[in-house]
Amino acid sequence: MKKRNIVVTPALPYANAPLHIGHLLEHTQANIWYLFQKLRGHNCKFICGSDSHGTPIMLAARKQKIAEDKFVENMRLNHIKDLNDFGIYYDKFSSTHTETHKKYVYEFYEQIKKSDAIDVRTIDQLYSENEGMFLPDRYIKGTCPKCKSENQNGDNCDSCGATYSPMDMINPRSAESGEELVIRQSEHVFFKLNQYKDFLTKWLPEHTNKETHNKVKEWFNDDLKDWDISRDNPYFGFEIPDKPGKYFYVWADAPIGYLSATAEACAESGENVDDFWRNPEAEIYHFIGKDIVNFHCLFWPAFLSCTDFNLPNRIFVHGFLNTNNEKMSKSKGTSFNIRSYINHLDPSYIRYYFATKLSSKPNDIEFNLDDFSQRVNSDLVGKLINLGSRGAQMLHKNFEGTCGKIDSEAQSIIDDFKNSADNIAELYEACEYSKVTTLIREFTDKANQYFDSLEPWKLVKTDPERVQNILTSILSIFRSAVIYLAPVLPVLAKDTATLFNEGEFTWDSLNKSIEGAKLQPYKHLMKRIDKKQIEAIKADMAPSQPKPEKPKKKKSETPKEITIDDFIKVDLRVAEIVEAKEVEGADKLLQLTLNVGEDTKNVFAGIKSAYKPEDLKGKLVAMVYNLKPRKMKFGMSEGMVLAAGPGGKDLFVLTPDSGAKPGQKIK
RNA sequence: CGCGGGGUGGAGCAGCCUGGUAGCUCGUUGGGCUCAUAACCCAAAGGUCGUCGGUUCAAAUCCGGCCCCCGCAACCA
Repeated sequence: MKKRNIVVTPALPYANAPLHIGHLLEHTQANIWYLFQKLRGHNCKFICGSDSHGTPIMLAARKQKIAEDKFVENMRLNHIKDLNDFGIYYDKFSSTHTETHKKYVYEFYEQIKKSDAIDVRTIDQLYSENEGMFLPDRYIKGTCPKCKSENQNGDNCDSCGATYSPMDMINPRSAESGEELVIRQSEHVFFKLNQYKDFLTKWLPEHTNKETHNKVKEWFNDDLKDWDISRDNPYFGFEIPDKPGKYFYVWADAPIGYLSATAEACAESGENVDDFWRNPEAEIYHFIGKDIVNFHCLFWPAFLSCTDFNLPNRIFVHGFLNTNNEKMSKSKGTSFNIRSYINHLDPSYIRYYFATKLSSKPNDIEFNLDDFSQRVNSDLVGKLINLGSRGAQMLHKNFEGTCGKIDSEAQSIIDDFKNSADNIAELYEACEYSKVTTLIREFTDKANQYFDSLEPWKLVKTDPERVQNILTSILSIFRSAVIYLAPVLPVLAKDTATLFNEGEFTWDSLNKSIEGAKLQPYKHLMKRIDKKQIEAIKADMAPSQPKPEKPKKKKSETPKEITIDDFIKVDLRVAEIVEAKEVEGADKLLQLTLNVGEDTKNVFAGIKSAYKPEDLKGKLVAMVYNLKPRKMKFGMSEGMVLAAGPGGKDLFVLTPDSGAKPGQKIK
């Protein structure tokens, strides 16, 4: 087999916070792929680093009163430690704040300029005089120019969904300090992305999965916008050589880190980085989440096509982790810190579990702890490890740990398994890990069945030689399964190699026979997950704030009986509609201003289909006064107006009898 | 009519491209075994494959409408 030069990278994690379980999914996925290539004997580099630049990091460092470079270095070491604890080791985990990286960023800039892909023009921007800097959109709040909702984000309105430039906002302020911002002009550097549209349209379908391509096609419907790749001083990043006081935008420099970190790795190992990034035979694979598809499927290949560096061979896109079909979240108590995991459980478990769920598709992945421990306990320990356990222990008890020959009845299973090698290799190559684990489980099932059907624990009294062969056979299957799973479970592979008195497994180890081999004394290779360990993690998962009641909007279940105590939790009040108006862009909603005695509430009610705004004005209605305010596209809704009916035109707002006053409690 | 993904026994998934009696693991129930980590083996119960319609001798699979779920800065409160 020809030795391939391969670079494998996950996205560079941003160095402003510790890693979470979602990062771990991506790094595990990439790590398995890398270990597979190594197992096959290829020259594969596993490359990552900290994405170290940008305003958020600058501000976070200032807040802690330490220098930016110190701040990102601390975070880099923190990330490396977490990853190492999960058995993930990089050939190089660098940073985008290194001299090597700076050199490459400048080299890219030169080549991009030569490609006539740079445009420079002056734009208006919001400036904070107190901070002495232009503020990025995410640090700006203000009143929406469209719907006049206050306290909206700098680039879009949560309330009416309008997108706009922060320049168009009414009363733009600093989100941090509330300071009023002023308009200043500034010169910016743009990358003319659209001139690569034809290239990208052609290139993309062959280099990522269909689902991702479908999503990206959306952007090809129009011309691609120029991309602003510069930021003004002060900025934590690299200054643009011919634009003093201007810096490269963090996303313009981060992907180049894949290259510069490889260069650093090669410098350390005495190899030539060009063998990985300029040799047309070399291969590059990126693993990313579906949230950063635009950077990796548009900007990055466009950048690279300006240079003489290789384009990636494939961009593997994964989904997010869900629990109960919801994005995992700490505030909901469905996520946990990866430190918490490592305190209670073996990393091999989650590597295996992720592998059973991962495919080449960007589907979200369902993760819950009960499924997790069942999967691990039954598939991994109950079937696979059990095979080694029952085989090795009986072999020691009766045959001093010495293997015999392959039993003739087991030969067909063993042959089938061996013949699956190419198939399994292809599945790894295509990132279809779940199919790999399923296939291997089928063989461990067959092996356990084969073993039970012959009852060697009885047979040993009459035909010990046959039993020795039976044990040899299931141990052979066990060993092959472990080799196949070595990319997923490197620690198990190492321990199993030791058990068989062998050096580190390679893919070629599959061809080696264990007939006559002498085994080391058997020690448990992996323990079952104890319920207590799962309970311990669940305890750590308890949400920091009291869990908000999940707004179940399920079918028309018969309501459960409640007590009077439950009922008085609901603060129902009489309210007067002082104003009702249509909401621009909303099909179903009316915006109501409600007088509730001393208080006024803004409520969006889905009653447009049945009521005209002018009919509602002055009406008394019943409302839920203490409903938790909810952020909607058009603004905050601070309550709920009660109505009956199936919907559509048949919708009837409840009104109190005459005499009731706004603000009165309903009980 | 914004985009993408999805809806298959209690849970997690495969099958759909290339139509032909609904499959895997877990869980449940009953039995067996005792080499093995309360592991393993055998058996049973449990699904009109979201829904309505179309094509076909035949539809989970192909086509169309609708409903629902998830995510995407994205319309019950």
